[in-house]
Amino acid sequence: MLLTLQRTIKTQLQVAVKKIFELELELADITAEYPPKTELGDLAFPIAFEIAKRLKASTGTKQNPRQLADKLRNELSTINGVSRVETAGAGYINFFLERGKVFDRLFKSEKSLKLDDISGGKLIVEHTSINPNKAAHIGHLRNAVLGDTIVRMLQASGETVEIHNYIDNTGVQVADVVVGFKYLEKKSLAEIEAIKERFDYYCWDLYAQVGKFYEENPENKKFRAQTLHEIEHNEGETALVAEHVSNRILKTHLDTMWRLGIAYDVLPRESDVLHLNFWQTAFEKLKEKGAIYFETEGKNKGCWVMRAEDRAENENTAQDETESQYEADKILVRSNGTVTYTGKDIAYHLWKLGQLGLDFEYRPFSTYPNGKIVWITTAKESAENRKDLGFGNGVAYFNVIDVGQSYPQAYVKLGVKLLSTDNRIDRSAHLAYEKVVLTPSSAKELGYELSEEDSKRTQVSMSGRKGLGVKADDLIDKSKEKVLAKINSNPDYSDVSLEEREDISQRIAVSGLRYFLLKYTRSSVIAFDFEEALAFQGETGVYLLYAVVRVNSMFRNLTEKGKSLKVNLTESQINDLFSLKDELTGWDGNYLWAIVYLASRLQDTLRLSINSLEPTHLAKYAYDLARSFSHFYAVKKEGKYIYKVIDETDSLRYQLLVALSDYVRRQLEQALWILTGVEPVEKM
RNA sequence: GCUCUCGUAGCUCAGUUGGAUAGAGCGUUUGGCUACGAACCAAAAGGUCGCAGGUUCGAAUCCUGCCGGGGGCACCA
Repeated sequence: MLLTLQRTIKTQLQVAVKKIFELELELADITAEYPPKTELGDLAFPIAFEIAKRLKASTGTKQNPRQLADKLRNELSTINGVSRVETAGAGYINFFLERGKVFDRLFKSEKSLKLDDISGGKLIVEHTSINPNKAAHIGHLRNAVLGDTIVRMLQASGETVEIHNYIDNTGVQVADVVVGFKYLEKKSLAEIEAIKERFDYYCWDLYAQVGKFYEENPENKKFRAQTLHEIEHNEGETALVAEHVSNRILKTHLDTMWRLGIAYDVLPRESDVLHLNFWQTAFEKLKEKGAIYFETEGKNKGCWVMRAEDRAENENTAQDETESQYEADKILVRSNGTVTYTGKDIAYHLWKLGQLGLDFEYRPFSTYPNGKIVWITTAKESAENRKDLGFGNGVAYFNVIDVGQSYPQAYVKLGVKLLSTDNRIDRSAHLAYEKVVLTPSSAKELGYELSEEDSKRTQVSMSGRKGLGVKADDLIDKSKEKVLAKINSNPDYSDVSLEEREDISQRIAVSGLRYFLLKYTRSSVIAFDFEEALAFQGETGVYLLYAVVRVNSMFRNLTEKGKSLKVNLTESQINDLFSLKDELTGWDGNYLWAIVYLASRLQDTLRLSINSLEPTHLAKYAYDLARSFSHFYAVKKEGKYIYKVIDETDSLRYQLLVALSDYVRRQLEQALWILTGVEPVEKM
């Protein structure tokens, strides 16, 4: 609603600028800001500065922005929802909203954050995509939490989203664990199947041992080559072991992620991409289009490549500001005729966008506790396979992959763009994020001996090969334990069942952990610290949850005491209450309006977060709103709470406080759900 | 060597397409529960926004150079 109002104002300004100054401004050129203080207004437009600049450019004479702002203001006619317009500072045009009208509409509007400029087609978000050969660690958690939050943001905005988790079940990493079972432990498939311990943890250790095995003697890598070959050609027990390992580990990954409220629609497997010859089809299309070149000389002689200059060109025409970052051409087909990962990924992405003309078959992989089925691609022929599920066929994709893969990802996008006719694909993006690393001290805390080189560094990369890292489930367990300990020591919980305590601590832990991974921008390296990750105080997801729980508890109290929750105020009554300043009780309408107005910006913040693909904006905003409400809750004058709803005797004021609290609660709950996937607990 | 990215309070980080007095959390100091929930609130101290130039009415933000951390530049994924 406020976004609509913003657009109305912008349009008016646009018309006025054209009339007075004969300048054509795009709506996108008119920026709206929130003034630093409510006394300055609700929306600010620094448009006069922009006009002054343009006038100077065209006429050569300098103009005073403040005077330009005054002229513009006088040209504006009345706008529904705006009470007055002022010029301020060096040349801002500030709009004051009609508080009664605006709040009345906000309060009565539906609980929805739908944006009006959505894609109008399915968006495909790929995230997690962990090698299925060992337990997930916190780096993987960052990926999944980012991906899942992007999914929730897009869904909240009204988009249709399909969630993929790509499974590289034929790669080196799976092969290495198979090498471990076969050559180090000399276990048969039956013996592996009989392993009772946590399989992902078991493989975590085994994988590290294989790493040592190769390090001790590089010749041992021949076992890897042999194993890879057998997996690729689906030969004997080796292939069956690989299948068992990847499926079993995959299941543990799904379980881990489900603990954080993260689920997937479909699991496309690399083996099936290969089996169905996706690449051959993509290869022909790329050749037809002239997108790839066969090199007859130079260092890439005998390879099919994509050219770096094609990428540079393409990005320029797409107005992509990031300049071509890589000089080298990208090889898709090696001189021995085999295809690289980038090649396979282009084929997979053409399928994602329905541009390949081939399709997978599916079988159910597992069912989530809520009944949702997750499907996996399959190459085994069976009458029970499903072909009618309609996966893929998106209009754009988002891939959550660490920043290290920017180079191949850029070529994946180039490849699909060259073959695509739908320009909505431009929206597609590689959501690059930085790693989660360990500080040397936290690595030591985990019991790892660091090499001399590593201990000199400021950060230590986690490494599956070295077995160095914090396992995702360990972190979740630790966090939950900490919460549970706090609950158990609190006498308020004496009548709460053990089950319920488990559930409460689970939700608190999840909100804390997810928020921790979201409060950093994607481009910031997270130096992992247990204390910080498990913190319950200050800017945390727990605080956010607490704010919601507390306001819910307030409403429960009101109901129990038989107070009415009905709000029946006229616009002018609301207006009066938001401008009232009562010295006696301390009631300050401006202050209350500032909270409501902050709460109303959820949708705008969601849009910002989606456009920049940065959930952190939403996270910070949600925290701000929670903080602002906590403050409201506790404002005192001479030792007495000013806005204690339950004690408010004036009927009009009481109703406004109820409406305000309810509105803030609604916004907070939506933000909490998007960021953490958690529904508020009854008590905490 | 080429290139990307980061450098903001003691620590960890936000800061939207350049906008009004650079913001949070933690930590430190001080104060507040016979409670609409203290996993909270209030107050204080703490900044040459890495350094040096430049563009602009206006720069943490854009440009140039330099310094420092971390990536990338595979016929690996």
